[in-house]
Amino acid sequence: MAMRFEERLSDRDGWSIGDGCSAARVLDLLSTKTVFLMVRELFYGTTRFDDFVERAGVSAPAASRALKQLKAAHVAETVTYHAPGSRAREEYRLTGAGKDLLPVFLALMQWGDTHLQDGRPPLVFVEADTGRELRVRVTPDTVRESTSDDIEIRVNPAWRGGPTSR
Amino acid sequence: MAMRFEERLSDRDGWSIGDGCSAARVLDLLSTKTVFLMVRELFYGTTRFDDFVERAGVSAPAASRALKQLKAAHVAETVTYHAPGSRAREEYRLTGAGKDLLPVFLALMQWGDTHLQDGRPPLVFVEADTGRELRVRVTPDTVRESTSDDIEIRVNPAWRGGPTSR
DNA sequence: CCGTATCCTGATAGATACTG
DNA sequence: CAGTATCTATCAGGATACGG
Repeated sequence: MAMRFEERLSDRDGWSIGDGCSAARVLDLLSTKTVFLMVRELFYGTTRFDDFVERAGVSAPAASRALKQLKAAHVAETVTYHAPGSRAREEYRLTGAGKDLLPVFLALMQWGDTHLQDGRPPLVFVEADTGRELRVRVTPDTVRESTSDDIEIRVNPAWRGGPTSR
Repeated sequence: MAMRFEERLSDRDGWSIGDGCSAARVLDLLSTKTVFLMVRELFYGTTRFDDFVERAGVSAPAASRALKQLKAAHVAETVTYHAPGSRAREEYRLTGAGKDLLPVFLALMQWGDTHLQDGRPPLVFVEADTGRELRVRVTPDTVRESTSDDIEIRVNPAWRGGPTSR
């Protein structure tokens, strides 16, 4: 680890590094596992309450609280969606700020794929246009970046696990 | 959100998307805020127990538990460090797997900088060699990537906040 | 079908006090 | 300086039951 401070924050003025740290602030928001599972489902395109409950495998009260938190934090919102031919419905969506969580979400996935999965990752994220696999990268170089609108999620057919691994 | 599944996992075999999801598995590991604050301090180069306690602003028992969890998960380890001229000491370090959390950590920071900070980010991460600012990017392109060993953290002189903002 | 109120339980954090 | 053992307070999460 060559990561180092130009000057040590804690050596100045008696205030610690933690003050104002963006990572710490985010954690106040995304504190719980349930909240993060809701974000995952939002990225997967889940829009209806009961689907959040079932797919994330959490209780209805927990889902309710988590979604409310995300709305308060302006990460999610409910919009009235009017499907042609059926009556209007409210559905959950990521806000712009919510979509910006994509790198966080993918970075977490990527780490889990590398360090917690036995074989190949269960899901692969690719550019919708080209089918090229997407990765999160730390770099100073300017590259063309993808947003969550451009992404398609593929099920890895080689993945073993499934019902038995539950 | 055009993110979509090639085939809907939950429509097959009665097993939900959550099963085996890497993000969910990571969250079992990095579950608590304290654990993540310890990871932050490890990236900042903190090595000694009391410094973790003071800089993260948590109690000693909480720090002890969190660091033990991280060791169990092979994210952190204690190594005997022998500084020339002084006697050997144990110190906390990130393992290889721990260093691989850099994109998660930076993505979290970056989101917080954009969406939770009033003005400019308190800290800037730059390539040690070139001084170029590092960003987390989602892209299919292959680019030269930085690891935590190549990074220097700079205090943004323009950042307002400090002692009063606590 | 979309939630929410209530109650109960388990996990997590701080305070305190103590050991190598 | 580097932890750990209790103990207690708080809080997230599930079960259950209920209203729009």
